[in-house]
Amino acid sequence: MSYSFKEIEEKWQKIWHDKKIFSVQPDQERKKYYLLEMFQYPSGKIHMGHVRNYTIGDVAARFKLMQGFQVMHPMGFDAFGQPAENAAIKNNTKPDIWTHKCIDWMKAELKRMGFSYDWGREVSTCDSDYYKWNQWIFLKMYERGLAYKKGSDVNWCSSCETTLANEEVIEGGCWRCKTKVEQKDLEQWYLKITDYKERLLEDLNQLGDWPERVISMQNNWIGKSSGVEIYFKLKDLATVIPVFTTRADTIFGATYIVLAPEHPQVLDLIKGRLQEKEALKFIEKVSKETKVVRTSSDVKKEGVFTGSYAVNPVNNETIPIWIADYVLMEYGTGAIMAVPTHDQRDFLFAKEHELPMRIVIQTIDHRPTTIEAMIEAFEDDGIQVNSAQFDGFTNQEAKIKIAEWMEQTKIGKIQTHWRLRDWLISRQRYWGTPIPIIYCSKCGIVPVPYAQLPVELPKDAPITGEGGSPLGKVKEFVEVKCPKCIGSARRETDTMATFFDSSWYFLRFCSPKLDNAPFNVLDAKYWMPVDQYIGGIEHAILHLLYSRFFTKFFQDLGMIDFKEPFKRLLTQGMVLKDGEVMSKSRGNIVDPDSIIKNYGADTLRLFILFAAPPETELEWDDRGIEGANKFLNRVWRVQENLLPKADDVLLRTMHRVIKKVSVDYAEFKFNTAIASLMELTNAIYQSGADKEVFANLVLMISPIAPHFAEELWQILGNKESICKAKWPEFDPKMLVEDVITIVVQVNGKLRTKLDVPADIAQDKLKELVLSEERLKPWIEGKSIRNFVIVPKKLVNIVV
RNA sequence: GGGCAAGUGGUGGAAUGGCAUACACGAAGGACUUAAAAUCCUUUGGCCGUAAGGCCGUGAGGGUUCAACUCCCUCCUUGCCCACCA
Repeated sequence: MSYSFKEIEEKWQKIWHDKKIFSVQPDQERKKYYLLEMFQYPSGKIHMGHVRNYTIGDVAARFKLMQGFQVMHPMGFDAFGQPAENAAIKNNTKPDIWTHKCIDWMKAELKRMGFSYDWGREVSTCDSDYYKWNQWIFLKMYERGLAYKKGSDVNWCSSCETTLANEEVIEGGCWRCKTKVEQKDLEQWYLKITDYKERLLEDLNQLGDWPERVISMQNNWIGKSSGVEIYFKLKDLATVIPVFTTRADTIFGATYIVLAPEHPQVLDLIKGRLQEKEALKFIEKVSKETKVVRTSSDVKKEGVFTGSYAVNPVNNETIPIWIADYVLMEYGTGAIMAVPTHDQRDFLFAKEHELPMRIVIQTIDHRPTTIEAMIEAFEDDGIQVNSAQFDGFTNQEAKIKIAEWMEQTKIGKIQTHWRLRDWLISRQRYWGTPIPIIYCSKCGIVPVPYAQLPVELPKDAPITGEGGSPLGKVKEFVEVKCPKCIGSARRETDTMATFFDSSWYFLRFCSPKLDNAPFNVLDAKYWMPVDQYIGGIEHAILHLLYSRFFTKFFQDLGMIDFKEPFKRLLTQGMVLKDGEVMSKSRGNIVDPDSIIKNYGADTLRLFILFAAPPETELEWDDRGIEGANKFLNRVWRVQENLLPKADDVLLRTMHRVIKKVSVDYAEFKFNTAIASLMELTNAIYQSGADKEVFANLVLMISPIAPHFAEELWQILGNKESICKAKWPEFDPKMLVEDVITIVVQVNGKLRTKLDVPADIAQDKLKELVLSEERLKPWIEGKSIRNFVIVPKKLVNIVV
């Protein structure tokens, strides 16, 4: 007989909802625990990835609740974004209506999973109560010069008809649709995240409980590199070309310099030279290439001579100036010193164009190398040669000495360069937060006054998918009076990137209904930072970097007093089917709803936690689902045969399991926690359980299979919800064994095991071991060289 | 090209210096049943052996150690991130 999951799950979901079991308010007397899973985009259906993410979080939240914490576990919807526009066109409806319908569907699905959310805190970013505060934050940033508008080359996705942030360009394509990203010259709004680069880098040190690879990915993205900016004088002009290098140790080997084709000084350098025509043609050609083509490393490096010469400041050598496509204007100074002997790109370029080379670093053993013998650049560490007073130093020493020397002699300047760029937030789309800016022909850029917020998104803009900001077509929206001069003016028609919305929602959850500020300072003081954040690795840079930036901004506004928003981060692995990511296009989706229907939410929750540890990829297995269901039924049957008193062996097992499960839950090792619960259940099947043992088993299962446990809890005669029952404690006395098993090894190989009293003296143990009959063949007639005793565990005889 | 992570039975996985393969799936056998399902019990890394037992075994090779899946070095494979970044 199996338990009737359908009835039980519906029953308890209703009771939890009616009694507002998971509703929570700050309580200064109790310790808080803020558990947050990344909120979701309301696509209409939850998939297994959501189920996994939210189940992991739910078990942790329920566990903490039973341990007496004041647990905040909220959920909301990241509801703005382009898919709603596309869906609206396809289904002939409006993004607003579509999105709200999707939210309702998804909420119903989440409720069927039995998640312990405080639905009283729900927020949707597409509601004006929420996006009003996006606009407020934007204006605060504008006031501080952190939001600014500039014209420049931007990433453009022709399929999505909008601009993209650097973080949204993945392998040269749009993160959403993979369309190759083009470059376009546009006036756009940016956030000055680069003002925070040092802090964003520095404070990564505080994130000890984040996965190391997320830290290193952010590190990489911020991309700090230290080096020297070196000033190369032109041979016959009074100007100077600055170049940036991280390899100051190779300066004596710099035999030419190379500028990016779009470098502002290039036109002056080629003017009137023989090479002018050819150079102009080359610049023209490169300008037409997309960034993707130009930066793919397998393309041959092309370039032309400018006809001009510079002087290497360390040895006064005259060296030619080239332009080449492999030098990029947006990094460093847009110009490099080329050291073909010690940089592979320069090496290839020099070979191609027959440019001079000089070796300035040799291998540690001073093995001579000739330029003729070189088939590739020597990029490893070594000893300086041909470097004047720096000869003989290791190149690492020389790097520092040369940099200092150049700074003293004003040849160069020690500098740091960063990869991180400002964040482009303008999107030429409808379904997003309107940027609260007005353009007046007299007054210029005028921010919308705070009192006029929110700038409401019109509900009925014409969405055709044909490009151009749809808001531009809504006359009533665009045409406004200038707040300064009351003259006629025009609204900004771009909306904000949706990553703006999700960069601070965790703060909004602290005071979701507040109408005079984005969040209440005292509420945030109580709840923040998030104790445990859970989400997918795909946000390792984008969302997590932006959220860290916003948090630091709020800190600067004096609204919060901590540096980092998420204390601990867990990135859950993906759910696979047949070794591939579940996706619509692959047609290998397993629908959570059908599993709930056939086996119940508790079974689904149990399976998804048991099949793999949270961080690793999880291979979907239909038979595993049945196994999980079987286990619940096995536990269910225990209640039918409870004994008046359990035996001592079982009690010991129970205490051991309580200890193990408590530790495992705290460390998110749900798969081994479940294994222990199975062991306890198997032990119960061997000897029979009494009410106390069974109650503890039910309590420990409850975070994973809450409806199931709640029902059994009630059958056991409890009146209160198991959700708020006290987590069982183990008795350390019950873990102490009188007799222990000692492993006996000879030369590190297991030979036998001995049961001995736990408090046996070492010499007594030795005596016992040596008299053991079964060891005779291994030790007889051999001299014992060593006798290692690991207390209470093992002895190893070395012969 | 650089960085990081991983590699364990037929399968998912456990063990982070001390009994390799916990727990589960699958498979085989048994009990119950007219039969099946469900349930319960037993066996289940490979090789040799009737057995007792032995030998081998955590991607490959080397090292440290009384003892290595675990630590160190070299290599292979897979996955992820970054990348003409100067």
